[in-house]
Amino acid sequence: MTTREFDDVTLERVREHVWEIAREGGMEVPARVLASEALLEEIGEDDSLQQLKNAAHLPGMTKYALAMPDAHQGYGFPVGGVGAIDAEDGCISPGAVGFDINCGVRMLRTPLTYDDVRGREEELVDALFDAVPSGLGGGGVVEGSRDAVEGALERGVEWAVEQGYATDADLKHCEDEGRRPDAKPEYVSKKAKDRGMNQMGSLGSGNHFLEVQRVTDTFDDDVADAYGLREGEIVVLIHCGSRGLGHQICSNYVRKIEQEHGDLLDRLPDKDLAAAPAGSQLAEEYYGAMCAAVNFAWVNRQLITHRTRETLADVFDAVDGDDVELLYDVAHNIAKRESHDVDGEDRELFVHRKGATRAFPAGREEVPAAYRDVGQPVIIPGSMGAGSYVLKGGDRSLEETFGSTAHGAGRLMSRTQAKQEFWGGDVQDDLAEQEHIYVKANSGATIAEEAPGVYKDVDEVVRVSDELGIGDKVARTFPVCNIKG
DNA sequence: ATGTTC
Repeated sequence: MTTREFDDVTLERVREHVWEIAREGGMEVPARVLASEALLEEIGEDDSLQQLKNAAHLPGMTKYALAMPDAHQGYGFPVGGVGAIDAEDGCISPGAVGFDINCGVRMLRTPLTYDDVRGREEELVDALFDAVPSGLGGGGVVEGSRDAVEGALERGVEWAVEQGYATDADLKHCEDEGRRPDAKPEYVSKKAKDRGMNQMGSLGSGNHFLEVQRVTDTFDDDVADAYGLREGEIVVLIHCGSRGLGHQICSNYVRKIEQEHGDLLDRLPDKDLAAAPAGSQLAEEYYGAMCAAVNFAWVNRQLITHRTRETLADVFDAVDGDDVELLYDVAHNIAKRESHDVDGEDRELFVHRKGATRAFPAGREEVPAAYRDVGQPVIIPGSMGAGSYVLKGGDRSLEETFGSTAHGAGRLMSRTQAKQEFWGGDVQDDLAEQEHIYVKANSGATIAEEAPGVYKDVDEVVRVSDELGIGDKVARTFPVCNIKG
């Protein structure tokens, strides 16, 4: 038996890429880390393993508290964490969803090839940077209004279709078809709505970006064909979330829940895990507000899609906008009521995925019709120097991870440390000169914080997902140009 | 992640 120890946390190797932390003290269940030995060494360097043990204390946690191969420490609950919590007897925890509610990624297919774009990267990156609002603060693709915010919160991408910013095909190629019917905008504070109002269609800052990429490899021809991906073709990846609106909702409910449910909080090892008991008023309110923020984030990515279509049509004669198609949009900071088989019993669970992506296999009803025979697309962005992957939901994901896999490469170091190690201008120059990747950002500090060296190896993260059978490799992309906050 | 410290 192989054992690894990091500070107070002991892990036993269950089998290849599966490590278990035994149940002890107030833990409801054991915890599991899905990682290669090399990734486990990196995960063990920050507080994420202790946070995972803490997460296993949440009442109603089912089977295991789980860490994906890209895990790193977060607020209370690790990023790259999955917690499936009983929706009748358990709880819901804003810290296990994350501050940026429905942070996620979507991939657009274009009719362009790398040959069309080569030599015009700087023109393209300038045009996109001018067209897509980015950075902290206000300003979006559309001028926000009270009605626009309410429409987005209530109806998600359906609102965008009504307004002419989305097509019916966009709806069909989005997780939850772009709308959470459980949204309750009345539980979103005025302050949150005010923050969101002038941010409708904006990237934000931090690790958020819009990246033009070329498909470099396909690993599964049948599935790549079903997803419409071919080597040499240009795709666009959009990574952003619910901006100040989601952040405000999370802050509001963490505070309310701490005040109202101190008894539950006293049983938890970290107050940042504050959770509302299932069936309580605050659980209903947070879930309704969170679902509304989910809708808002989908609209946000949709408005950026709209502006991207216009920009590509402006820059390239061969593009008219309608031919830029949404492949899929996935959320990776989210909680959702889902039914799962647990030891032969059908259970209703709040599946919290914080920095984790739903990865449902073929056949599951939530997978859109276009992909139901092959499994849902899973989009795993790497760093701006590394490229990204498209996976398909794996056949073992329901059994191993409540239908989940990783969400990205995962950070290796804090933003503060990153700025000590890297200088944004140098990172930018090196990428252009050595890799022909053109990056444009509002701030050099952001480039330093997001330098390729700040991230784990996305190839290794994806290898583990693929070998575990929770998310299987379909295609790989490489960056062409990237705009950031 | 975030009107980058309620």
